[in-house]
Amino acid sequence: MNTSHEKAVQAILYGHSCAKRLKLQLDHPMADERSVSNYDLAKSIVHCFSSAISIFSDKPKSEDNLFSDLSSRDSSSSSPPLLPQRSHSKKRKNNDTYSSENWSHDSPDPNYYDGFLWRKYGQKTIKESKHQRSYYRCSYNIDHACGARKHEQKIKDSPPVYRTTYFGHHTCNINQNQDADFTTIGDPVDNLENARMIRFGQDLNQETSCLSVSVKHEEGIIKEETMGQYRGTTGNDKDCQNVIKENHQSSPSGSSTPPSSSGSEIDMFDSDLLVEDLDLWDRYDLYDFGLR
DNA sequence: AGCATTTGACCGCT
DNA sequence: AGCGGTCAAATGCT
Repeated sequence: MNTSHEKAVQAILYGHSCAKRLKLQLDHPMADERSVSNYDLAKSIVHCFSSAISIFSDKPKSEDNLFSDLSSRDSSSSSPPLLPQRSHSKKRKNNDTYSSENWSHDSPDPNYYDGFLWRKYGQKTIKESKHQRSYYRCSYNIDHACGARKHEQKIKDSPPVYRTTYFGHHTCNINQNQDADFTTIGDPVDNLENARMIRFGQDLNQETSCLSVSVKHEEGIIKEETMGQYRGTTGNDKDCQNVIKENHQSSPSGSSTPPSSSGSEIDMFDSDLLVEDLDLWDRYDLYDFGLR
């Protein structure tokens, strides 16, 4: 049985492998024109570490079911209120957003930018937790009647890990990272079918969404960093996007699979883990670090 | 002044 | 009854 620890180690090792290859490509930019782009590699690296963080920060309970504590709150009980409702109800919403459309993301950064604007509306001390939980709703909650919410709570001190649990869909259709040339983050639940991901195990569909969310969010960060590299030369974001897009098209990495091996460096890259430890990777339903 | 955050109170659920 | 989610007035920040 592959333990979570082993999975995390595998993810880190693969990230290391990608980092090595990125270094090679940076040292020898034109060594192999068919190589995967630096952007793809950076994404893969982020993906791997995000996966490892998610695994390490999961308690045994969450390994069983990341969402059990929330899904227990679904709509089965809906007895009418015994007391008169106030004009402005403080009633806890008891809708299906608590049952299946929530997911968690762990990050070492409490200010982790996930592509959306949030407004804090509450903070609570949670029993048996020394850290307070913060409550956020989408900033467009009123303007666009967006029902997306999230909780954020520190779950580990050293290294600090913050677990953000998301509820509901973004109906605001406003995404701070949105542009024509990159994958939009959008609503991760809605876009699951489009996301490429590593899936650990066969019964962790919810964790799958968690991981893909992490990656898709981090894509935004990488994209922004990439844009920053080009801004200095192009002057504006639109030109940046065009330049980046051209660079992407010149790379054959449009495929979604790990780079095929041909040259020696790529052979080394591929064999680092994907070949030598294929039996381990076989236990993942799929691995796929490519771009869409 | 306008907006965001904090915080105590309220309320539903278990 | 206790816990956790939400509300909204108070407060802080720009």
